[in-house]
Amino acid sequence: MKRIAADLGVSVTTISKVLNQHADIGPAMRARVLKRVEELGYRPNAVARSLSLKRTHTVGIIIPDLMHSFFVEIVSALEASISRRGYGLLLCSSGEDARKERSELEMLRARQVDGIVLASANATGNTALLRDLTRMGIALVMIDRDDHPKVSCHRVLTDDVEVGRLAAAHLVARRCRVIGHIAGPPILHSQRREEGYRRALAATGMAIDARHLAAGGFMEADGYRAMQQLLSATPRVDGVFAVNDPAAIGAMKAVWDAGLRVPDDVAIVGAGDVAYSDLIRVPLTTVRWSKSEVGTSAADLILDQIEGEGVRPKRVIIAPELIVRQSA
Amino acid sequence: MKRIAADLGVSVTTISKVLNQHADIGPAMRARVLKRVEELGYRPNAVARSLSLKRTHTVGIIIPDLMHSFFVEIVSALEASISRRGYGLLLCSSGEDARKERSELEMLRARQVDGIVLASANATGNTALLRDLTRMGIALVMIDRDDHPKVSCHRVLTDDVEVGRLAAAHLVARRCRVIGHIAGPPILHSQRREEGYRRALAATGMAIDARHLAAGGFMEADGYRAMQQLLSATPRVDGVFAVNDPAAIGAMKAVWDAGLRVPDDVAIVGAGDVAYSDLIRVPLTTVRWSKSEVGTSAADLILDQIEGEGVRPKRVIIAPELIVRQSA
DNA sequence: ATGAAAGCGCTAACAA
DNA sequence: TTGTTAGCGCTTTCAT
Repeated sequence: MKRIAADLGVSVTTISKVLNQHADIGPAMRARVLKRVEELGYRPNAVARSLSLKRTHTVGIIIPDLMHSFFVEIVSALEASISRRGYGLLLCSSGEDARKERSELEMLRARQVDGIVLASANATGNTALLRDLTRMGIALVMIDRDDHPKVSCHRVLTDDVEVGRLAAAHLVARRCRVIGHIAGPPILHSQRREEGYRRALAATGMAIDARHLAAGGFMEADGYRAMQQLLSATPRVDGVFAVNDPAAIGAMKAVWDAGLRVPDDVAIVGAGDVAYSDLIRVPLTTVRWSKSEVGTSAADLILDQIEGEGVRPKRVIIAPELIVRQSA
Repeated sequence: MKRIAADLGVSVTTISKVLNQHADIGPAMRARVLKRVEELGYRPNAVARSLSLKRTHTVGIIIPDLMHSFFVEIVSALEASISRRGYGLLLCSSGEDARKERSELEMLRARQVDGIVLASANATGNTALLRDLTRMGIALVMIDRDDHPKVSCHRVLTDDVEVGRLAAAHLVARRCRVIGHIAGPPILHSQRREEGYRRALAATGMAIDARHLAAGGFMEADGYRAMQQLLSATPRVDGVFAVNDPAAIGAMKAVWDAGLRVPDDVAIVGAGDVAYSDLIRVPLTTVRWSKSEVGTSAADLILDQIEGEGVRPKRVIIAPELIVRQSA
């Protein structure tokens, strides 16, 4: 800028003004400046600009794991949205580890990002830090996980009870007689999905036998183990709702390894619709909710807050829907 | 910092020095400062730091598409590496579009990133800009695509000729008699893979019939169409090397739709090893090269250059290997 | 319509 | 060992 100002015999203020489309600049001056800018291929230094403006036009996102296609789709949609609105995206991963999550949060704070999108690891320890961040004026939206109830921020979630209800109701409609459930880890979302499962069965007067409820987890191996357990109970399950797709895939493998067929002997419904669920040997029936909607909603919420529109924390629920393929 | 300095009745320089572990600070002072920093929960402003240091500790990465699992694995490994070394990652996607790629490059330049990792869209138009960036001292490493020969920078690639050779040689070893190829778009990498295919056949004295070479592309739909074409030629192919996995999957679908079996009637080999290739109905035999190695190599190259170690552009070749599953 | 001056929060010579 | 001063590149009052 100094260079341009010198070349043209004007002040840097003037340059700054034309670059920022201030009204109080003569058209002649404006043209001269623009011309020289073009010639020199000059680009304003965003760092200096940020320091002066106290706005970085950057949002950070922290997700547990990039390898999980679920988060990738969200990131992808989010990136598209914020880039269109002129923001940059700083990508971090926590590896489901509370300490790493904390250090990434601090890093984002140090970098003065305007907002943070967080898919929280189950890290109660970071609640205080999150509150600090919001108090400092950093916009925050939590996605996917409904943790940190004490933190007041936007949230983009799905309706987990409905997820479980849709899945189990489908098994009921398919005339399964003994409907089991592979539960997730003891967090809110697993519990809500189980609750939906219970409600669906209750609605038809089916009893729930504890032996048809298996403790599982979110991983394929968890689903495998849980299904082995379910298969050993009598009467044997002929329908199972697994807490998520990886667990459902593990469950399918266990069924096969037991010499049984999916869905003829055991029908299986998952949740989450991972990217490849329609490519596996028996395409998975599952409950999905739009990840790209999660991403764009998060982008809208955070940018609107940054740009000073909505202030009240909003809760956006992305509706789940049943995808019937062949496993149930 | 000012606040702390005032509280302690010292100068900001002192604070800066203890924060940056300068040697010339008394242990007493150092302790006092650290204590107050702790109490206040103070974190240095990285933006100001960057402005002063002319170093942002940030690297940008531009990839064509986040939805493609191939790039995700690279990004994931890269993020892990650079985050461990204290850098942040600014993620951009070009959507295979030269103009978007250009604007992302300019954005990264404006933000003064220390380095850029680029999986280039086939955008000859950006060569000049890339050269400018390197001349400005921004570290550059190109991954996956070997474009912009005029630009002097690090490159992390695989050996595409070898990819094609491994794939075709496997079909030969399997005793396929008529080995076809589904080619990619007319870019270097497709051509090299085709060259490898040619060499493998030539090595065994097999002739190549133009009718067994189909113009395809990188997408599933391309593979489907190309395979339909190949199936109509006589003698019919009994082995096909597809330029990449999506094309190979499309090809498999075409084989099934024609009422034939994989690999009994037509054996198929892909390349790239997308994440789900072992989950599909007939697990795909393919040629893979480590994406995480691509990511970590890129990270090492760029950080070493940023931190002033190697200056000479390096060319890192990630060796491909054959993964035999069930499609061939 | 244009410019001088102060300031954003930090680092780095150079003195003391 | 600590402090003074200048400066990183930009924006923004407030004058002119």
